[in-house]
Amino acid sequence: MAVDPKEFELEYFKKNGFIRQKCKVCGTHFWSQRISDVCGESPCVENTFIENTPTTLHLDLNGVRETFLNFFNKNGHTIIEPYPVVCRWRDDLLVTIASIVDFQPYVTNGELPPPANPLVVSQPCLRFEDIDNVGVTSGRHLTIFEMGGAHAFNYPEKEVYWKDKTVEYHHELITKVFGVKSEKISYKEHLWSGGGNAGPAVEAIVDGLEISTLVFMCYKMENGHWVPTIVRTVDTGYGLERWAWLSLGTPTAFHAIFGPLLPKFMEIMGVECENRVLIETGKLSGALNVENPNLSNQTREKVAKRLGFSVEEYMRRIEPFEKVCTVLDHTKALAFLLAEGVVPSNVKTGYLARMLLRRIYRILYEFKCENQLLELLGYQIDYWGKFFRNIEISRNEILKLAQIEVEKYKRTLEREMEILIKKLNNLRKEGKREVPREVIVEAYESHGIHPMQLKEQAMKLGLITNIPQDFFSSIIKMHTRKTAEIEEKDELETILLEKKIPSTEKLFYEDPKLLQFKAKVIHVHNNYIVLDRTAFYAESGGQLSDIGKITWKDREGVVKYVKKIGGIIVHEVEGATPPLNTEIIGYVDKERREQLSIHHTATHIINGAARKVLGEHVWQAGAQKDVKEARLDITHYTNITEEEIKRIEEIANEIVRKNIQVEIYTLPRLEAEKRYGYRLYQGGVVPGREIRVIKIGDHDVEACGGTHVLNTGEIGFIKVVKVEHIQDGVERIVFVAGKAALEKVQEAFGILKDVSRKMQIPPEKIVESVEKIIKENEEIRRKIKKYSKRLSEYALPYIKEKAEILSGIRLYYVVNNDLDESTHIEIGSTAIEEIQNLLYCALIPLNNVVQVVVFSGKQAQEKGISAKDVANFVAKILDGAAGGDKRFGRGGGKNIDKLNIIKDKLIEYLKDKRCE
RNA sequence: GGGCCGGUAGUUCAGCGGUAGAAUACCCGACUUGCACUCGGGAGGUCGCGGGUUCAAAUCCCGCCCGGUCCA
Repeated sequence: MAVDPKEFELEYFKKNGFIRQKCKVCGTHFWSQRISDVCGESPCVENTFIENTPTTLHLDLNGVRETFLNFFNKNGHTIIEPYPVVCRWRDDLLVTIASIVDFQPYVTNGELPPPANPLVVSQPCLRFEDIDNVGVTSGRHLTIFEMGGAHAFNYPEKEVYWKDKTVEYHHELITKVFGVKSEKISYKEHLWSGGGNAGPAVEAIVDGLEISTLVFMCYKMENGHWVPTIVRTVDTGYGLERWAWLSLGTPTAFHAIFGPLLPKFMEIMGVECENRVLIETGKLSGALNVENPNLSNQTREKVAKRLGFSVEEYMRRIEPFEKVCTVLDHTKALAFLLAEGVVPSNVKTGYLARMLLRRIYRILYEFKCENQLLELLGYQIDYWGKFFRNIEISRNEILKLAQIEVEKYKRTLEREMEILIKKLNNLRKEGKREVPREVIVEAYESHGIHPMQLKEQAMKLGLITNIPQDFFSSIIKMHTRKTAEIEEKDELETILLEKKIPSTEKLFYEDPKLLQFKAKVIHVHNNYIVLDRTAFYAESGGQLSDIGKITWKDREGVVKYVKKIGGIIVHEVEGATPPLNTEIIGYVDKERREQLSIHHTATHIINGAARKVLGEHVWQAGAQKDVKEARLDITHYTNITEEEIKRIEEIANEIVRKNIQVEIYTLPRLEAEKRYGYRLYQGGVVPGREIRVIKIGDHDVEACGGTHVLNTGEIGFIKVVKVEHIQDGVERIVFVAGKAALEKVQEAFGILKDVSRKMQIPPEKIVESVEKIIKENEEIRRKIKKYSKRLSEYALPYIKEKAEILSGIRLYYVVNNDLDESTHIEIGSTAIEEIQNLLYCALIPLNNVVQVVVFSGKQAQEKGISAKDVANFVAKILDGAAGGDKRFGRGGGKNIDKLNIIKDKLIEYLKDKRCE
């Protein structure tokens, strides 16, 4: 989609003398009051604000945040609290990457009203796609940053403000509040798109630095075309870190963001760097980008020249500093992630936390201070905890999760390093001098050993390692395979949408005990029917669907499955299907519903209990409630112990015995979030503007659409059946409740009784007895093995006697299955040692096949008799095949009918052989 | 969620269609004898689980489980 230039012809620009111009370097159009042939953004120009701030107000990040919020507040925007950095309210994103994410999709698509309109928020955001640039670009790239979002949501019936006012606010803040001269600012034309939305945008540039992006979201993608949206959203992103950097004019943004933490981290890591090196780097840092190595290298040369250094000398000075910055950024991001209960693991946000921690650890290791990782994390908590209360509150949780993860990483490194050393030693033995690329890739991908760590080890062993410049990007390319995701819409879904069938009235919410109801059929499609109202619960939230029957007149249909399509509930009916507009009576299977409800409420109770026993990092990672049993997956960093399970069981059953009322009520989404926090979203995303809250005393509160019991006492009893380790960071608790629990216990006792009766041993002696049996079994197995060996010795005289003498060789030929193949091998191999002119030939008929074992003694071999050939000869008669060598051959075939002619043919064959 | 690597003796691994191996630790013996070393012998395995192909599977194919790791 190309943007119509008209989109940018703002009244505000015209009235204030902004002129549209084109940058001769990058070709972008921009608006500025000053005539210039360049757009003003680095790398088209240098960063001129360094050591030469254009502002009259000088603030660090915390100051900028306050000023920004107050400015918009004074201009009619309501300040709202930032959302979490882990965006659990959406299933299409792992982390909050922009302030607008807080309001997508329900606010931006008009389904929900915003918490205020207009509003302003300073939203901590995480972004990982530029992680390799963090530290090397003087702070232009960060994994964690605050996006100042001033948002206005414009509805057809209610216009708040649009482009002109947005630019005006921005311009006023930067000029009147921060005191930048108006002509210093240029606004670059840009098209923004993301998350299925798009719109024109302007990027605000001051003295080389892009400080804000003002987006006017007004299109959405529909059937491959951009169409206007109903709600037009002002989506501004003020880069607060950059505003702070600009206003202080410090050599890097890290100075402005981290203040006293920067010198502290430098001291701990033992890093020093002259200011002039940082200043000269900062001026040109707009051209530094690891994804563009050519430009970066040129820029490095340029900076080195200005400083009067060789490139090597310059890099030696700047690189350690850059690593300090990376650590500063990463430890902050890690603290924010862990504060929200993210358990480091190998999936999703857990992986992001792990990656950050490992990067930090590796850098600190380089500076020999890896043991101070937790200390550094502590400083971040001290510093940011003052402004973000949850960081301070979660201090212990953050440090504990980090500590456990460090220990895990150390263990992994130790183990994997040993494997690597072995491999490197092998390379050396093979006479190689350089580590091949495959080995570097394998070490990194399969064993988590960073190329730098590999290089260090290889050097010790005298091997050269050349890490390709594009190593990481090539790995990423290997992984990214674009798969066109085409969501196939159900045929039924399409029809329901087209016919505009209304949402079904959900009787199971109004009265969870209602199991019999009257309703009218409003749509029929094959054996699927839609009613105007229903008490049948449709499968969702891990709770299985209800079943039952419907009757009308004198007819009856069985409801075997119920599903939800949007707000419409569809019943799959077997047997007779009622015609349209029939009045029916529905009967919900009572036992199943009760059991599912019991399991569902029990799941919430177990979840709360697990959180109490294991810690605040416990989140539901998945759940399924079946009739027979239920399971709950939770995030946790280590295997749950027997003791912990016992405590969870105890707490859960205590809640049951207290017979607490299960409160169910709906709240406006924002109200619910405000009252109970994002912990509500245990079961994942809950769409819609109203949230159904399930509250069990002060034990647990969750947003949930399932059916529940009225009082916890109805559950009767909860028993954990087993605990499984699903994946790193996720544990599964399988449990039973209510009647299913009774059945499970009865079943367990039944098994015990059966075993006891069969073994004729009292239950309490079973374990002891089984141990004995296992031991005896092992002994027997050993004996058989020993005996078959002995058998080969004892068999010798027998074989000598039975073997037929055929001019010079002796043939021992046997057809039966008294002995198995391995025994024949044992006997045969011993026999030919003793009787060197022996040809040992055993045919073992088994079910439908015959196995052939042939041994040929030394003398027999000399006479040209090869065991392999004999085996092959025999096997061919049996329509099979054989292999081996001249001493030992084995094979077989399927044609059992030929079994009786083999001996004659074999003797003939041997005669022929000796004629040769 | 996807990709890759791995699962064989107590341990570390080799074997990669045709009798399951090495090293190390273990047990016994010899030489020594303070220990170590050396030598000889022994014991130790449902080759992760389940299917399939084959006369024959640790080995090839498919599915699953477990461990590790990278990416989203």
